[in-house]
Amino acid sequence: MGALSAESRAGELARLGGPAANERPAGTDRPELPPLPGAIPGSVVLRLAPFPNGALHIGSARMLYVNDEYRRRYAGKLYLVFDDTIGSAEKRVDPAMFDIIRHDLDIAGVPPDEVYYKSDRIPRFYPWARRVIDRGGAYVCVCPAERLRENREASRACPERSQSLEATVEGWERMLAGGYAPGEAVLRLRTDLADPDPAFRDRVLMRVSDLDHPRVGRKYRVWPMLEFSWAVDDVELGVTHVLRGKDLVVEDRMEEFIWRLLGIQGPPFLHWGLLRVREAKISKSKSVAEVRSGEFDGWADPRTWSIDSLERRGIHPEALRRFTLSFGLSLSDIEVPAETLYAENRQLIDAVTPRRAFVPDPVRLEVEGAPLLEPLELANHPDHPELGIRSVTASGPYWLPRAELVRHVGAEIRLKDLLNVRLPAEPPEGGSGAVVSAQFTTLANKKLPRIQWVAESGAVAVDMLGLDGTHRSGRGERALRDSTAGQSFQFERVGFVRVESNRTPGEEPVRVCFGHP
RNA sequence: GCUCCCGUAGUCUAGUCCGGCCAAGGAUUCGGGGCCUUCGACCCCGUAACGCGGGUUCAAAUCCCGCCGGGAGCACCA
Repeated sequence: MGALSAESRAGELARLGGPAANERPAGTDRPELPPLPGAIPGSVVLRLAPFPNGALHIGSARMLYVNDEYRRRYAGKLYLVFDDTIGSAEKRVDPAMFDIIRHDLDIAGVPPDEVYYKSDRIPRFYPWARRVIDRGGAYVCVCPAERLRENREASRACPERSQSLEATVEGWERMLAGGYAPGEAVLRLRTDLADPDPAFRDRVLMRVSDLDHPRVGRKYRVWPMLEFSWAVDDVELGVTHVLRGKDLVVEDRMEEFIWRLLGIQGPPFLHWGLLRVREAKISKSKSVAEVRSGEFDGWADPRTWSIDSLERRGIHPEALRRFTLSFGLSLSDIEVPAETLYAENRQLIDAVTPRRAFVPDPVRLEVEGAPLLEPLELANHPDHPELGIRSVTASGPYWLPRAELVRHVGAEIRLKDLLNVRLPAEPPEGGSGAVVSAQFTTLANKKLPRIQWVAESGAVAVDMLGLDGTHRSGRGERALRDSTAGQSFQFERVGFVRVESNRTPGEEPVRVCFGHP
């Protein structure tokens, strides 16, 4: 068996991907990210702030790698800060996600330097809120949410907006003391009700919630909103640059407004536009629902396009990194075909991935008049002899893909690397027990359609999970029996696959996950 | 509706800040050819773009104005 272990494959990738990647001819280099404004090597601090309600997906990869790239360039630090404030009834923290997200970072190759939980930091926000109040920057509003919204829309002030500092302090103390039920009072920033952007008018800083938090239970009743918590934590954690998607630009304004109010110089913000992968239209909340209902086979289901599922498919993290970094910090909202990612992956793995024969939807083919054939010694890779060889049973009968027998009825075809046969004029009958007889013609390597095959003797059952979540069963060549968890192969004329990571030695069928063509 | 952002080939992207070296570079896709016993890889060739209209200028993808198109936000979610 010449297949490489996962370890030696990684070594191979390091060799190929390392220096080779830097030896592109001048002018064809990937564009570099722009320099970070005011960045001092060695003292850059960045942060990732996922909300733990679902696994990281291909869209999150951009956040991961842009931040990681700058960390590398400036020898900085990258913190993982779980943004696990209380959320809402619809948007709850899922405690399982803390480990899953850390695992996602792990497989993405983006290890955090430190890990924080926002829910550990709630008391820190109270004195900051008090500072904002004392500067006259906030007031306690007791409007119902509906009226608050209407007033904001109409640029109309709520009665409390003009309350005195003393009254605000009293209201704030009452919030903290549990004197308000959820929804009865909020602390609002005093911006400008005439602000042309309705989204910016007197946003909420802190609110009351009695939802049960998976980490801290009901320990706190007053919770910060995202913008305020970051206005505080970007300062307290010493973040030097905030790199986030452009969907959060209003939040920049909020943070800057608060900092100006308190006389603080905060970090600058950089953004990127929305990235969508054409084939991965699914949203995170949809995936959450499908995983929860059991419709999806957990977060590693290929239909989620989660980081985990991409690893399962054998997509190398380096391919994901190059893919996401290739878009730079462009502010355009873009939709990219997955093929672009596949192209990156192929470039990385093609040369180090052994070839194997796999026959989906197999039909048994008997070849009349064929000579007796000795086992074949086939190269694991047509262009890379260093990947070794494997032995393949060559005598019939054979398994062939039903689709090919149908497509080539009556025609002469070549069983790849073996011999030529003339197929019968009738397509194979239905049913999996179908047997087809073909007529041997020659051994000569003629220019004919070349179809992959597997000798019945020694064939191994294979189950291939597809991108749509369905399984295809088929037959694979004998060498697949020795495959180990996590190994990648190219199934000839089918595509790249990866052996499922929970495979036990000798298990049949050999379970693989389809990666890409 | 209001606010912000974006608009370079099929899809991404470089160039736009500091106008000329851009009759626009790269990647990917697609088409053609070659090669290897894969629909994969590799090699060669090719198609293909500055959203529209004005203005400034000797000169505009780059600056100004208007329009059109696309996206996001307008939550006591993140």
